[in-house]
Amino acid sequence: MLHDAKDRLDLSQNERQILSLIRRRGPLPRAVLAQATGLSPQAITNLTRKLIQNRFLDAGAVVRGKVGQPSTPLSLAPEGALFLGLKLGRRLVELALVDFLGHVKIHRQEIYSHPTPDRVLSFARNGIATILASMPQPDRVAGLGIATPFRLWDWGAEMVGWRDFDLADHLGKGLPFPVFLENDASTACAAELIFGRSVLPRDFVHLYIAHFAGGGVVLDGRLRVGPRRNAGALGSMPIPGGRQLLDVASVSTLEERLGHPLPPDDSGWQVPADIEAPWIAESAEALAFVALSATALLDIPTVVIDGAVPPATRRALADATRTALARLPAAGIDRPDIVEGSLARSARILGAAALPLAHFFEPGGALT
Amino acid sequence: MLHDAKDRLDLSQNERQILSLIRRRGPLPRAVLAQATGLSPQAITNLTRKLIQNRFLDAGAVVRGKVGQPSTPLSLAPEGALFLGLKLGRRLVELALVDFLGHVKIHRQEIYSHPTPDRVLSFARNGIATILASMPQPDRVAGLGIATPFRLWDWGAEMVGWRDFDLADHLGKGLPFPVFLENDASTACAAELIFGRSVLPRDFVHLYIAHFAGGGVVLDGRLRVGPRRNAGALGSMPIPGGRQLLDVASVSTLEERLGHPLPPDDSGWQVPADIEAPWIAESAEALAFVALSATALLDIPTVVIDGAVPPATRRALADATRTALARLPAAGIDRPDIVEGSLARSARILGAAALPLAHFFEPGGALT
DNA sequence: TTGTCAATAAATCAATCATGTTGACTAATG
DNA sequence: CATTAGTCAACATGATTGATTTATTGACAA
Repeated sequence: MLHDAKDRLDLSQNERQILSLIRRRGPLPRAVLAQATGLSPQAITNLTRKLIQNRFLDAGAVVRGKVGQPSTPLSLAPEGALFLGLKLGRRLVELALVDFLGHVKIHRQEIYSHPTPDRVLSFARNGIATILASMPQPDRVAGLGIATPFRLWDWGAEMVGWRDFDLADHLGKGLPFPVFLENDASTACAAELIFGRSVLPRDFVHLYIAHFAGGGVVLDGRLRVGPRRNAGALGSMPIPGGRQLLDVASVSTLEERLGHPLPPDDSGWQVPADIEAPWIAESAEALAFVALSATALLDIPTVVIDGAVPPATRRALADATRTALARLPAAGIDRPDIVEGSLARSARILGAAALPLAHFFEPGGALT
Repeated sequence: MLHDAKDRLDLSQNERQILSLIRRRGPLPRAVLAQATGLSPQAITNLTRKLIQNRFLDAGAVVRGKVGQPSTPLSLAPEGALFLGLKLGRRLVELALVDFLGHVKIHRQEIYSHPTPDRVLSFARNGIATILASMPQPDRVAGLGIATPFRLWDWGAEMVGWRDFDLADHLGKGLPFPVFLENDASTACAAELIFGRSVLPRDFVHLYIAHFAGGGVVLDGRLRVGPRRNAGALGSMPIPGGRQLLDVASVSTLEERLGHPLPPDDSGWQVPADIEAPWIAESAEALAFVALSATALLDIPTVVIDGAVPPATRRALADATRTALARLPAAGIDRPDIVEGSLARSARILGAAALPLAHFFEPGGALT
């Protein structure tokens, strides 16, 4: 029997585990799912039947060539569910419609000198209405995720309007699906966890270098947000010299050295090496310190470095961090691997869309 | 129907949740358990019936005085299960039999100049045999936990015998119950989590100052040990000045300042204020730095400070850490509360006994 | 003061449902 | 024909639901 639109999104833990496994490992036949989940083949038959009926999974072409009955790999249905992501930045607001596989289907953006609640609200409302109107099946949208820096009002007098403004609450009214909101650096981490191309362990720390530096923490395959939604505030980590990470390793400090702002969108940048190199060196010192702190505290094997920076800059940051890490004292612990992220600029908005995805489709809701 | 000794320890998640709730909040009537667990009253009736039959819970005297049928609070049965704890130290090895409520029923110890595998093994084997022989129901012992510093062989040439020696494995042979082993600072944290008198949130970091400094991390009410069993290695946290926490905030550095070792057992100590005070001040700086790092990373609201030190010293350390914390930059995060632990010297051996307890009786096994 | 009864809360009984397992079976292949 | 994927039917476990029982307080009338 087919479920109505409500029940369709009400998945059991085992259904979520199946989808999560296929998301990470690619199309899998039922026998492998049984092995990986520890469930009986019969249970997998029943669960996948329901998931296929509800159009979350597609049965692929049977695979022949091995001894025994051929297997039919099951893959995620791209249109199984769709998600909206809204990313709020200092100079740019973006809205995207993302499919079940993490592909951006529609994208719109707007540049401003600084964001105001009204402006963001009307951009989002118009954009969402337009997107929904253009879709054949708007009820396939499971939710909206918002990625935003926290404490916007600390940016200056013109931003006080954000102080007591609850964007998620305002946008939620009138929308037929739930709204989620997280720190933009946390969503970047969520995106790497859910849509990332790199093979990552179940536990990692994610450092994201944008105008500010921030981060996220993944433990046991789940993004940790903490009791006050402020976990992964890696920019606030104390570092030697009475400073914090964001005082050193952020694009804002590079802009200060440079004397002018860098472009807010994806057009890349050219920064003279004699300015970028010392910024990278100093940032890497701080990043290595933070990476080592995280490892001592949590036994983290891998630290991911990503950011809204050109690929070459990210590469240089990761390399320099590895070097700096080797110089820090690490008695009693193993230094973590430093790995580059795979999503760069798009991490935050993809992560925004990943918030409703995780809520409905990942085991445990993936965020506490 | 009564279960045999095997099945008796095989508790479902919901049974564990009931025991865990009663352990933390004291005796509770069934109606409160239903409310707190979200289970139906009927389910609670069935589950508690089984727990009472298996002697893990006792029904108390009915409580009258309120409108409606009187309630019968259920409390933990002290002899519901018993646990052995073995604590290995630099100068002292201890063995304890601990009951379901965390009370030490039998305790024995032995002093040495340094521990050797043979000596520890024979102390433990003799002690366990003697204890079991003296008990009316030795089958009530659910397991043995071992608390030990890691990397004993780094202490000096006379300790190389520990290098490839698996204490848990050797002791486990011939014992009719499982053996668990963790870092001693982690067990101190586990003890505070499970037996501690303080009311603590579901997330906290625990700093334990003994000959070395170490710690533990509790997230969502569970001790985190990490993929390589090395989480909470807080002594290895980097601090400013190219050092690590254990270079500053440990009893070994106090002994260096003092010029002679302090007594290994519970006899307390007298350290001249002009030596202790600067040690406390410098340690507190480092502890505050580490506490703030943990908060930025994990959104930890509370940091517990405990140690194998006299109460006055612990108090002074906590006070000084609060002061130091207030001076550190904390943009974007809330400084954590600094709380004193409640178990001091006994934390590690109680935590050792808590390892099998957590394995059999806490939700999720309480250690990954 | 005492007897009666409605309201309330705790706890259980019996029936049912959801979701898994087990063991026998079928299907398709090298 | 051994091997592997997958399904069918019967059953087991562990929860929920709704009706029911029990024990009490507190109000009110005799």
